[in-house]
Amino acid sequence: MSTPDRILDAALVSFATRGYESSSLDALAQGLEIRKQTILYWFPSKEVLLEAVIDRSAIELATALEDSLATAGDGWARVEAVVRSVFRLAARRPELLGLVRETGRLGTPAATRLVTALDPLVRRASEFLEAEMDAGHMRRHEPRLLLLAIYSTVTGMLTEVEVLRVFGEEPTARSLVRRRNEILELLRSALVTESG
Amino acid sequence: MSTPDRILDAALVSFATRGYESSSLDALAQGLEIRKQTILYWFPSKEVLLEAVIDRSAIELATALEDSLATAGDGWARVEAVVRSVFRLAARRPELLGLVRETGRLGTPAATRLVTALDPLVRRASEFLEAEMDAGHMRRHEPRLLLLAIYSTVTGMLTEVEVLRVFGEEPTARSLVRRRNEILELLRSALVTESG
DNA sequence: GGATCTGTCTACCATATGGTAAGTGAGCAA
DNA sequence: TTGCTCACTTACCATATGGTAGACAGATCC
Repeated sequence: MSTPDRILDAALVSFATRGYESSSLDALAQGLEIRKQTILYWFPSKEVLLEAVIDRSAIELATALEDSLATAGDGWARVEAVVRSVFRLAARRPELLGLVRETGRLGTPAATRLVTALDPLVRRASEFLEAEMDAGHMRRHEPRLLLLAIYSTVTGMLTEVEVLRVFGEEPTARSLVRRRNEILELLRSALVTESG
Repeated sequence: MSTPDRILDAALVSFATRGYESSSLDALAQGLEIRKQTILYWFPSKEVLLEAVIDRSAIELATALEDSLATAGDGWARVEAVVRSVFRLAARRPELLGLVRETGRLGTPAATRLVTALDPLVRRASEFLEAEMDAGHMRRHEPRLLLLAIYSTVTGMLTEVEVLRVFGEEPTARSLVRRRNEILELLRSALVTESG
């Protein structure tokens, strides 16, 4: 693997788990067994590195979601497919979801970057939900607020490891499946109408 | 107000909004128009200051929740009362919810501290939900996972300001009410059965 | 074979940060 | 008046951090 890719990988994991401010270039370099200057050669500043990490992750996120949408059915099946694919992604690459959370915390301009990249998907999702509501398949809600709620629930249940522990859930694969099923049940009874 | 109280207030706001690592004692002191050493006089280290902030906030959180529970009814009304009181708290003292989120992110031992303080409430909530399910008033779920989902949704919709903006919601009082009502509607249709 | 480019390194540097040490002055008790 | 405590300050310090400058080895081009 190329040096910049290795740097991006390590930075992603570190930003997602320890947080941006607590991730030092020195520590990053040491983990990669290179010098800090090599990092600064490829990414002229820490902030640029963060942006690069976000950009790459946004693509990966968008791709994963697009893929799941391409084969997904309609109505509730579509919602379920997306939730399942997010959980699959969280199992395979937990750092990606961690970065999403961290990016939201860091605020603008990092958040703007991620958000801009994912905006088309948000738009599509919003329109889809609205159409389902119009067709009477789903209970009527404000689409964007509904999306925000779903987003909060899913990312919360995926990334709030400490709170998880408090609630008696260890961050294992088995627990992940349990959490996924719980969310799906909740969403289904919250959203789907009899005719849906 | 006493100096240590002023320090705790400023630290709470700073930790909740900028994050723990990004809050420097120097900046804190400057905002209070005192010297950094005064902070270190009252709180021998930054970590001790964080613990003090968490402890005080835990008491405030627990008190607010206890108060709302004391006058709340039963069944769904009880859930609604708690959600409403959390939103009221978020309107009055957004830093408190911000700190909860930040504490979760910081992980152990900070999170353990907060969690331990709130554990009795979690336990009570869990038992309450289970009893309601047993009585057939609420759909059956794993109580702790349900709590985790509610927690994620509520704190997410209260603290994810950046994501909020993306979804077209400005962090205004009006939006707060909208978000509260949206959550309540969602929870009600997800939880309450016909007999509840 | 010399010039140039690429990737990485060594050597520094300015600044910020948490923290230590040692006062200073007001209030108070004997 | 002396001695002591309390709240707070000035003076430092060690370390970590992001970043600059420049060297060096190998590959590539002419």
